[in-house]
Amino acid sequence: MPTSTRFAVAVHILTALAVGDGKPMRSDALAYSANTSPVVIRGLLSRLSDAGLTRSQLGAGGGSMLARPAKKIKLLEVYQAVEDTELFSLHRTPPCENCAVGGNILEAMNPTLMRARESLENELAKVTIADIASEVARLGKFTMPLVW
Amino acid sequence: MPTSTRFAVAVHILTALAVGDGKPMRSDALAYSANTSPVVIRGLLSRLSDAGLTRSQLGAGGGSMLARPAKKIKLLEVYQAVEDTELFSLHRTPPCENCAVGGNILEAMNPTLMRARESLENELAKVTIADIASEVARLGKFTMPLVW
DNA sequence: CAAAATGTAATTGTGTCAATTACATACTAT
DNA sequence: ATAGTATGTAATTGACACAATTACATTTTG
Repeated sequence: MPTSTRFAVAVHILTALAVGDGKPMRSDALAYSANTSPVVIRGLLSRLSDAGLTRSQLGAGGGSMLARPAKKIKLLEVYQAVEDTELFSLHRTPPCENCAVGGNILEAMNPTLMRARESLENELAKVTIADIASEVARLGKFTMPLVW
Repeated sequence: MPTSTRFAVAVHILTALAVGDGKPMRSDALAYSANTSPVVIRGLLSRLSDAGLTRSQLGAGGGSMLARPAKKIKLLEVYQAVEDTELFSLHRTPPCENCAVGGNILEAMNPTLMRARESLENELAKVTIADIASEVARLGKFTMPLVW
């Protein structure tokens, strides 16, 4: 039960904004770095902005910026901002209601699936965009802010 | 992404086998309970059998059975037996290698994604098919073994 | 040997995602 | 003001995974 690629690309976007010097970045620059199209980037930025993580500046010299310090943006927020689907998909068509197993299996599994999901989310809540950005800087042997 | 319903249905299958009296269950009976088709069930049983969780008996009076006591089957094993895709999908096309962020983002995110995945898997490893089966029996107000 | 059941290949329909095209909208800079 | 720039978003297309279905070979029971 995979996530879409949106989460990875959204983290990429936010990290790029975080390592920069705060000047707005255009969607085509982000698209180049993430190797996708500017429209896909703008679609993600739209969700991130709805979630209060970024804001955008129209017009010449415009682009997108973090709406908050990178240290205050948890990966969990990014995940929730861009992922639509439930982590665990259940039966495509509901199981037989009158069956001993079919009628109760969903309720029986639910607590376990909840715990598994929460456990994953707790890990994503421990890490911030600032953490990822400084790791990227370490691996790439550069210091922030990076002027593009 | 269209996420797979295989995990939920596989747990359903194994739970149905667990609450039964040990006699082989046919794929069409399982399909009826899970509200899907016998071919889908047999496809899942094929994976579960490869993983050593079930075995099947051909011919008249045949069907599928647990290959091990339900108490010895962890949900994690079921998950790994039937799910193909990585939990976190990365960029569809790899990010720009020469970019400061693109060249390092995957490696930078990897430890966090690993921890999140392991954390989810740990939760699934804590629960067995026997746990689910007895919860189903409790909710359905019947006692095991259930003769179909 | 006939019937029953699994095992699996091939086809089809559905849905999601991402790439693309196109255009409206809003803002900046001169 | 206005020309240019950038975002925002709708619509279309292609690719792909999943599951439902059809069909049939294989194996085993009775």
